[in-house]
Amino acid sequence: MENDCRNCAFKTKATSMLSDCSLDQLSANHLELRLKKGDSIIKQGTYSTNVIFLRTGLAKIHLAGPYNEQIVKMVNAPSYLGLPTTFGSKINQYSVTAVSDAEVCYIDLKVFETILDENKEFTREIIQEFCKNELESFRRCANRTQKLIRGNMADALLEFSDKIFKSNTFILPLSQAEFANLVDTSRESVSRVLSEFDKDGIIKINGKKIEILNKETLLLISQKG
Amino acid sequence: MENDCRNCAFKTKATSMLSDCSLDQLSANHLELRLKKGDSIIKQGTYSTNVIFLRTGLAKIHLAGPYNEQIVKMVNAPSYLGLPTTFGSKINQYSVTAVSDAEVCYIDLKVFETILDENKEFTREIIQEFCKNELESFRRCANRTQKLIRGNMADALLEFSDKIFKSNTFILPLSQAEFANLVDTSRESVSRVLSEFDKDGIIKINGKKIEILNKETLLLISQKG
DNA sequence: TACGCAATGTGATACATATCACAAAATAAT
DNA sequence: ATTATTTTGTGATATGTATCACATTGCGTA
Repeated sequence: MENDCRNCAFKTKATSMLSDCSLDQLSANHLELRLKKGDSIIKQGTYSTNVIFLRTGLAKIHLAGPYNEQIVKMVNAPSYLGLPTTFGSKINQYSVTAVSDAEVCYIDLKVFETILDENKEFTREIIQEFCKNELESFRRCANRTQKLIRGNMADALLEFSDKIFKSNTFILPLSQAEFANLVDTSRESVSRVLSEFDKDGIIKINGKKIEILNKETLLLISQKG
Repeated sequence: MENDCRNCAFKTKATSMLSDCSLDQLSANHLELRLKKGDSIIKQGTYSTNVIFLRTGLAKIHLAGPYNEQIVKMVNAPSYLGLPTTFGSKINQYSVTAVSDAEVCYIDLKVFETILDENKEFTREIIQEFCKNELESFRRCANRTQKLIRGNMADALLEFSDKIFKSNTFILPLSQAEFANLVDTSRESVSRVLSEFDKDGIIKINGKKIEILNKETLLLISQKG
């Protein structure tokens, strides 16, 4: 059975809590897709009744601001996407786009709801996830708006290193223009600050490859604004 | 029975969905308090295992940013507070403070979890609430960081008028300094922009009382940055 | 290999707004 | 009532960064 969700169970605590019955239901009712970097997963303004499980890969959540497209969050697998849409207006209020190759499963909302109803542990996991996200968004709000560009850039680099790639060396999955939309600045400033950090020996840039040399200083910059 | 949660049921869809059994359990296991303007409901950094139900009144959610205290959100009753804490680390990651007189109920997390487990409709309501919050935070993120001060001020005024007080005339429940922390600007800029809006006939200021005279213009300012 | 388009580096200028510095007014305390 | 303390109004200056302009490099494609 190729599409057996049991094979997925090890990758996420949440899924591993599902009852056999629910796992079977899930296996029978989902569509799995392989996506390439740049492919759209969710498109703002379109209709949807699917919950999407990001099985592998990295994605950006972004939406139209008054002037620019704003990236509000980077998400890496495993993670559920699109819950606010499916539990809300059914019109996607934001876009999600793969920034690396990715595998996603489309699960019908009805099925997902049934599974929620029948798996308390799973429901609690999902709620906890929401809670974590809310806290994160609060912190992000306080940080982004108060810090100067260098601080926000430092933040973003640390997040990539610690949270997304879990390595001091990684390949920036965003163009500088995209990076600017994540950090709330201009493309040019991203370029400048990146050069500065390199010149100061805090990071080493090699094309799109970034190595973090001095995490302490980066943390300091992040904290001081 | 003074503390009967049934009396509360009409005020919130969520509560009205609870089973009789759960309502009894809730009635027997909660502490109700009357608070005055300025009283702390949740304090960042302290330990807590209570979910808090804001029964009446208006509160601000705020936390320490790198430089200032940042208000991330205004919340009016009826609403649950502190879920991210109780479902997470048990240490409050943000503060909540009453900005008007308020009534709150402290519900033990265990009791709340039991009620969640036993009331699917209620659980779904809570999840939907989380979804709404997430969308709101995304939008806020895109707006706050891209708009100029006038735009954010217009936003905030419209939110007070439409969402919080549901009236064109209201008394600002925040000092200008607090308002600045909500809108991500300086106390002086709040003063200046408020005067501008008044001079331009968009709003009428009378001490702490604000009347919105020209909502269309305000909306325009909000959209144009 | 050569071409064209997209992504990046970097200076000069413009501008929104934070900050500083007080004055005035309003609130609270004695 | 009088003083003290907090809140608000408003000008002048400083500053971080967006914007514009163009050079340069990298990259996919014919």
